[in-house]
Amino acid sequence: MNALATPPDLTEGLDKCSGCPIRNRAVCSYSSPAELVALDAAKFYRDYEPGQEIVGEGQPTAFVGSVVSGVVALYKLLEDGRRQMVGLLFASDFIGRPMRSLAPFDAVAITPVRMCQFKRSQFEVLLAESRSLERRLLEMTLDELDASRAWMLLLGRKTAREKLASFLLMLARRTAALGNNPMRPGMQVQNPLTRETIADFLGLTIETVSRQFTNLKSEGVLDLPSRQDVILRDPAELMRLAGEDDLDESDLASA
Amino acid sequence: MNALATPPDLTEGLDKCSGCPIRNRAVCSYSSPAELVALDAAKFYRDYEPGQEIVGEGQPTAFVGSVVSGVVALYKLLEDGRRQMVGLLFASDFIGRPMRSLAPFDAVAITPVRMCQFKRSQFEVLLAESRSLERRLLEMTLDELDASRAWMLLLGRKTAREKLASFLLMLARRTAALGNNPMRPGMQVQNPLTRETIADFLGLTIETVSRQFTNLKSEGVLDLPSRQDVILRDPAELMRLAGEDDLDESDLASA
DNA sequence: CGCCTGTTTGATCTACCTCAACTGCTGTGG
DNA sequence: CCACAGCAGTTGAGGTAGATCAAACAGGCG
Repeated sequence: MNALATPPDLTEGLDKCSGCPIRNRAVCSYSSPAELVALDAAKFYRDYEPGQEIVGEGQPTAFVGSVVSGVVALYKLLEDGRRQMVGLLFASDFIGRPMRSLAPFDAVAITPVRMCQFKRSQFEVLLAESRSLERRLLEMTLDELDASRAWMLLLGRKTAREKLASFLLMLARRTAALGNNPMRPGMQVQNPLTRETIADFLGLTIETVSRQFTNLKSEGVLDLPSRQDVILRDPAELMRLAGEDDLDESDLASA
Repeated sequence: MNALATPPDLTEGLDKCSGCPIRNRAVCSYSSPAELVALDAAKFYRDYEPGQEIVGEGQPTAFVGSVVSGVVALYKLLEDGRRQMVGLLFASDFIGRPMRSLAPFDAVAITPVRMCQFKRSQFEVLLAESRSLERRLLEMTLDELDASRAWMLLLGRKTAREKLASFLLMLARRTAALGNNPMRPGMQVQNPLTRETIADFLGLTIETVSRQFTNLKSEGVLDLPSRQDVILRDPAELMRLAGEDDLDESDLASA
């Protein structure tokens, strides 16, 4: 809103990597204390509002970085406006392509987001100097590739019902994992996405997403106490509905 | 067919890396001659028939490796048999997940395939020892991730017509790139996939694929001289139809 | 209170699927 | 050399999941 020189939302050098909440999951999690000094010096934090564009498709990417908090969506567009989400990033996930100057997608904050960023050129130097940084980035990229392939199965072959079940299951797994709990009947899950965002994620329309929500609710699988909250009445049924792709009985509280 | 001890189709140590057809594009392309000696010693070739399974989803993966020649499809399945292709690999592409013991998909040869393989455990050692190997693998993985995101847009949001156009365009780009030619009207493209394989790739049925082929043909965009060959009467129109995702005017012979 | 935005619900439409029959290769055996 | 399986592909007829268009509804917020 203010037309003065540089962007005002930079907060630099105040926080140290050592106390960082994503220290042991992010791209830097394999880095030694010595390596961390260099990262610490090069990093800068930046905050984004919900809806704010972080990078734009086809634009030169000046920086790369990790999501410290909040949720980021990656979108690809067709000229006529059709939109597909191609990635959903949470705390500790990495955004940006070293060795590639143009972004292949839009990245948009869908909640308030804090990022830990590096100038791309500088990060590439760090990457060349640090074995552990590169190793961790490789691992994370391989994981993302697996996830995006699982999502291709969903987009290409699942029904609307199965799609929504898979989505809710993914959210539930995340929250269960964060609290180190198994999923259990009655558990509450925070859903940070709007119907529109979910629709873009699943390759559906908002109306279809809404109808599937009400179906699952009327069948007693879910409760919807508020717009952002979902209660899983019957996680096992949800897993059955999702169609098993990434089914993993072990994360269900079975005892 | 033969119940004797070990698989008979191993051909070992006969060829040297130096003369390898994928030497400068594969995962080893950044490796120095010195590093190549170790790779050379560890590698073994293996051939697959069309239709033969290379790895099975959920099975332990004993090996990783590069496609030397032929085409490999990666599939994911739902229990009821619905099937989605999640990757299509050509010469120099890499199969396998270092640091992961279970395969997240089926890999199937769809033409005669020769692979250059490594025991997974041994490859992980090589990867830990070789900076250039790891760097190249990271690059290739990032490229695959980009490709799979582009494919998510196709699966989630494109029409059958746009899907087929995108598929043909991808084939055309590949053959144009191999010959170092731009795409031009009248160019012939080899299509190694059956209608069924194409359908699994695009998230469609064989009937819909077939109908879209005949539509494009009757509109003068394509000729279909045989089952395996496609002639592009109007590549520019094909690009328009594909919807621009990976549109790159530069690869069209415009002059 | 009344607006604005996100969501739900309803009615219809359509792209693609499903089921089914037919065509045309390609190979094999009489 | 022809007959005729056998299979991939095409074509047709009809059904349906999800899209589209439209209206009502709910909750925040000035």
